[in-house]
Amino acid sequence: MTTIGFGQHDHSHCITDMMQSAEAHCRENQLRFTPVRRRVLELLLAEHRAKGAYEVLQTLSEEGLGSQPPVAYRALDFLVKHGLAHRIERLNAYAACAHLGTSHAPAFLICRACQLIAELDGEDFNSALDAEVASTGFSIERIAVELVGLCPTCTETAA
Amino acid sequence: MTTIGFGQHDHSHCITDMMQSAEAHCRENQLRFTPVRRRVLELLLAEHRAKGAYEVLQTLSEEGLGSQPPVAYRALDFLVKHGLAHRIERLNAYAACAHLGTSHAPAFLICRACQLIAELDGEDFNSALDAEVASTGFSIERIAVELVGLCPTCTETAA
DNA sequence: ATTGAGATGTTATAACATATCAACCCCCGA
DNA sequence: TCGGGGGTTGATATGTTATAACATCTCAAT
Repeated sequence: MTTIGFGQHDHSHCITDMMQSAEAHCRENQLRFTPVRRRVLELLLAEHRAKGAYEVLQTLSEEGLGSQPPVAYRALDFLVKHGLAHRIERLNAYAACAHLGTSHAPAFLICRACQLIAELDGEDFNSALDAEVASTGFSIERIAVELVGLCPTCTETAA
Repeated sequence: MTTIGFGQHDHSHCITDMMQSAEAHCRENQLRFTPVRRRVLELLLAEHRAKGAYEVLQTLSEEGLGSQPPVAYRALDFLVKHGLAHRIERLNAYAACAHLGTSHAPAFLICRACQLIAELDGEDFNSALDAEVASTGFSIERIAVELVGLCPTCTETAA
C-alpha cells in the first residue's frame, strides 16, 4: 500500500518521472500522445490536486491549444481511458494517476481544507469489497472509492 | 450485510415501510417533513433507481409543488442531510436510503444496463478501509463507494 | 493515390447546481 | 397578544459541468 500526495517529496522529480512513464506507456500501446494530451497531463501533474475541465481549458486557451469544452474533455477522457489520470466523481474533476502501471481500483483521499488528493492502493479493502460484492452476483466493471476529510497536516491545524 | 434493490421483493411494502420510518425519524428529531420533502422521498422510493434533481423537479412541477431548481435541491439536500436519501456522485443523482437507521458508509452497486441501484452495507470492507486509511493519518468525514457494472439479471442477459 | 481510423475544430445546447433576497409560517417567550 | 427568530418557501438570475452533432484534418497502411 502506498500513498502519494500527502507529505513532502521532490515534486519536480515526480512530474518528470510521470511524464516519462506516460511517454513510454503511449509508445508501447501505440497511443498518440499529442500536444494537447501531453499538456493536460502536465497540468494535472503540476499539483496533487484535482482540476476541473474548465480550469484545464482556461490554461489551454491561454496557450493557444484550444478554446472549446470538447478540447479539454477529449484530452481528459483519453487520459482517464488509458489510466494516466482519474476522474474524481465527488469533485467533477480530474487528477493525474499517481501509480501508473499498478492494476488498480484505488481509493482517493480528498482533503476538504487544502484540496490535496492522495491515492491509496489498498489490497485489503479491495479484496474485502470484491468478496462482499461477489455474494450479490453483481459483476463489477468500475470502482470509485472516494473519501472526504482532512489530510494529516490540516487535521493538526484544525485541532 | 444486506442488499436491497436486486431481486424480487414486495415493493409496495418497501415504500410504505420506508415512509413510516421516515415519518417517525422526523418526529423524533423534530424535523419538518413538509409536503415537498415527503413527495420527493416518495418519488425516490418509487424505484430502486437514482433520479436526477431535474427529473424530480419535473414531477413536482406537474403536481404544482414547485417549478424552480432550488425547490428540488432543497428537498433533496434535506433528505440527504438527514440520512433519508443518498447522493450518487457518479450519476449526479439521488436514491432513497434502503437501510434507514443503520449507521453507514454503504457501497452502491449501479447497474449500467437497467439503472437499478443496490445498497450494500459491508462491515468487512469498511473496517479494512478504515485500517488502511488510518495508517496515513487522514481523518475521514465522508465515504463514497460506488461500483458500476451489471446486476445479476443483466449479467445473464448479456451472456 | 486511396482509404480508414483517430484526432481536432466549431457551434450549439443539455444537464446539473447555487446565489440572493424577499415573503411567509410556526413556535415561543415577553 | 405582540413581536421576534429560525426555518421554510417563492422567485429570478446565474454559474458550472458535459455532450451532441457535424465538418475537417492527419497520418499510416494498403
